[in-house]
Amino acid sequence: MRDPLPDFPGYSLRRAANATAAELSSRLAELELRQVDASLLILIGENPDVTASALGRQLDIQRANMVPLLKRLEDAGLIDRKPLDGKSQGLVLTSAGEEKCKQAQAIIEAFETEMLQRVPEPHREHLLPALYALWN
Amino acid sequence: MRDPLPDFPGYSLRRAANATAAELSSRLAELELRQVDASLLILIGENPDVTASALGRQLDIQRANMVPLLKRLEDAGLIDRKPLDGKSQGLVLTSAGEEKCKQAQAIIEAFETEMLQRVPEPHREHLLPALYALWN
DNA sequence: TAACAATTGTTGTTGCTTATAGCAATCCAT
DNA sequence: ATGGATTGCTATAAGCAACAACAATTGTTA
Repeated sequence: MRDPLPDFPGYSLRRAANATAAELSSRLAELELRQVDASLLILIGENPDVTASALGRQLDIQRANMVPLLKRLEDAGLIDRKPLDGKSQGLVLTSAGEEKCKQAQAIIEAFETEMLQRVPEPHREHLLPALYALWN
Repeated sequence: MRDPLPDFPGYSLRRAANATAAELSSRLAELELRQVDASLLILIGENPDVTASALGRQLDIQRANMVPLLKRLEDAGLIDRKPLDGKSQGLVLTSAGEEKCKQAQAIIEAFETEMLQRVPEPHREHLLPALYALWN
């Protein structure tokens, strides 16, 4: 079939993102985590006592949508909340959460390495800076 | 906030795809088209009498999910169906569909050009081949 | 040619994700 | 001290894709 779409960088960007996201998701599923979950665990691990709204701003997730996400993680015993003041609550990893986070990071790093291997050598080092420029 | 995520190519890939998709979507909205719609119009334009299942295979969209997509385009008077044999039907652009398709292509090409401009010169030419390798 | 397998278009359902609006409580700055 | 902003939350709606199932038709091969 004649298909001019792959010649559009934007189209290839979407397809590449879909393909890699599907692969990573299936690997994270073994930890019963989704990509968002892993992102949240990593950010909370790096920033103890971060608030839900700050996380949302960082990940471009609206406040309202953070609620069910964090509830899942809390119900799974991966994070804890402790009140910082009357209205804000700090988020921290539980010990189970730290363990999961480590495992997730291992999976993600292995995945990223494999992914980069798929990119032909001369283009490889240009991928990250090129992508970064597109959303910053 | 400490945020190691942007250093992961996979994460930057997802963020870049989201950011660019949002931008392109808002531009296509002026034609009352979504990205899928535009993709379908372009493919049908290039391949008259293509079937719904062939389109789905090309775009990695399941047969079942093609139904509402094509129905929208048909209801909008952009495509026509004609039976090829007892069960298959060929899809073609109506004249209105061809007009829309041209407009969409203009918007997309302008968008792609602007998008590439955002990528610093030394990385630019590597973007498409790098992305292509990730989903093929 | 008769039986079996694969394909096509479709329906209906489900779950996931995001958008949106609104609300009460609290914090902060003038 | 008051008004505006922020935080966490509820509830709702919409869009999108996955999945299973089905009837009709086509093709393959024994």
